[in-house]
Amino acid sequence: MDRRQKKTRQAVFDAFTRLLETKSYSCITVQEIIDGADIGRSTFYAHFETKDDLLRALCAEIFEHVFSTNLTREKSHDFSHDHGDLKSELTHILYHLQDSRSYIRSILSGESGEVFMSSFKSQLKAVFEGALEPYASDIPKDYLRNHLVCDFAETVRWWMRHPRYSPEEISGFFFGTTLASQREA
Amino acid sequence: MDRRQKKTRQAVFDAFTRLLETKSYSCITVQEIIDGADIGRSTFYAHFETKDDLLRALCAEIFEHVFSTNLTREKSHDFSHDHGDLKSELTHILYHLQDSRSYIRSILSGESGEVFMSSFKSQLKAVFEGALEPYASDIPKDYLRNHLVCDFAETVRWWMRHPRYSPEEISGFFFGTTLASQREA
DNA sequence: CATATACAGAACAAATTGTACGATATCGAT
DNA sequence: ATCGATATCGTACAATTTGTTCTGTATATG
Repeated sequence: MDRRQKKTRQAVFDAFTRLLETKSYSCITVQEIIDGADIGRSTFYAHFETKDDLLRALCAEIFEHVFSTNLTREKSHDFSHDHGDLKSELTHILYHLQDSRSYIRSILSGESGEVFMSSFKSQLKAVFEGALEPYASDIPKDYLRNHLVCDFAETVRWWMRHPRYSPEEISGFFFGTTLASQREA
Repeated sequence: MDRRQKKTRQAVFDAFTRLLETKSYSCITVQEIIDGADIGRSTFYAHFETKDDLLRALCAEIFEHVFSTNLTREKSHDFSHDHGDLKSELTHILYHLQDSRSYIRSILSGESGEVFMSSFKSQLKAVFEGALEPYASDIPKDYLRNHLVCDFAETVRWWMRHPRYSPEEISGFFFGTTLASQREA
């Protein structure tokens, strides 16, 4: 990718996240982002179709970072979801999220939170897929998957509002209340 | 309240929910709502400040209906949250929500879902307040409250996407996976 | 009936959006 | 270093949407 493109793209992301820390998503205009990024109007539209498109791109960028270097690939064995490692993997994700906390918190407090959470949950599905096996009951598997994914996602959202806790503590809260903990008992 | 006001307000709600079944919230313009309700432009703005305001008012109306005639008041005793009745109360809420499923589903599938869920969770807090007592642990009470509330709210959201289940079944799924069920075991 | 008020409908300014264009600057490759 | 490709700039533009204001009319309430 062209240096200019990368530079512009990053300038837009920076201006956008900077704005998100001062005002809510719906109150931000495209022009404000353009001014903040110090680029031409047509340049913005050459990169993103709309403000929503930008938000989705930002979320994709965040999660690419959060989910790319996960434990699954870092470990020597390649059991895609070793049960004992689920907690480590989730804690790892929490560490990554902690880095971007300042503007993730902003994204989550408003209408833009829906886009973030939706993208987050979509990625989380794969992480929890292996954790579903132990539960054989009359409860639909799709419900269980949704339950675990939403549970963790909402835990993260809660964490962003209560940043005094460490990733390990948050991970502990999650496993201390979720169904997933029953397997280990 | 003036008959004319009630009539206009209802016409707006009807037009709005009707539109929500065909297109997403952000794609709906105020003018479309006005045309659908067959009222004058100034009349709309005499009732609602903005489209967001209308959405909030609609959610408030829905939940007023859903939470107003709950079991807590219908029962003879007034223990605000008798534990054994929690399941009945939640099932009761599900029955109410089932009635408005057609457009609640629409509200939930889009950016407007955030407003709905936020309002819903706010109301649910009171319902679960009594269920927190049994858990004395190192997990913050606020996390537990949030956990239960989000869990049930997300259960409802899932239900709206999988309407083939009855309120009793959904209630069963919820108690079958949530921490709240451990108390009864 | 009489007064207050809600409504209709049009007209209005303002803000925002997304596109089009030619000129300029920068990139990547030879 | 040069050259073709292309990203950017900046302005202008049409179109849409928003929220307000106004006057005359219709309806409710007492």
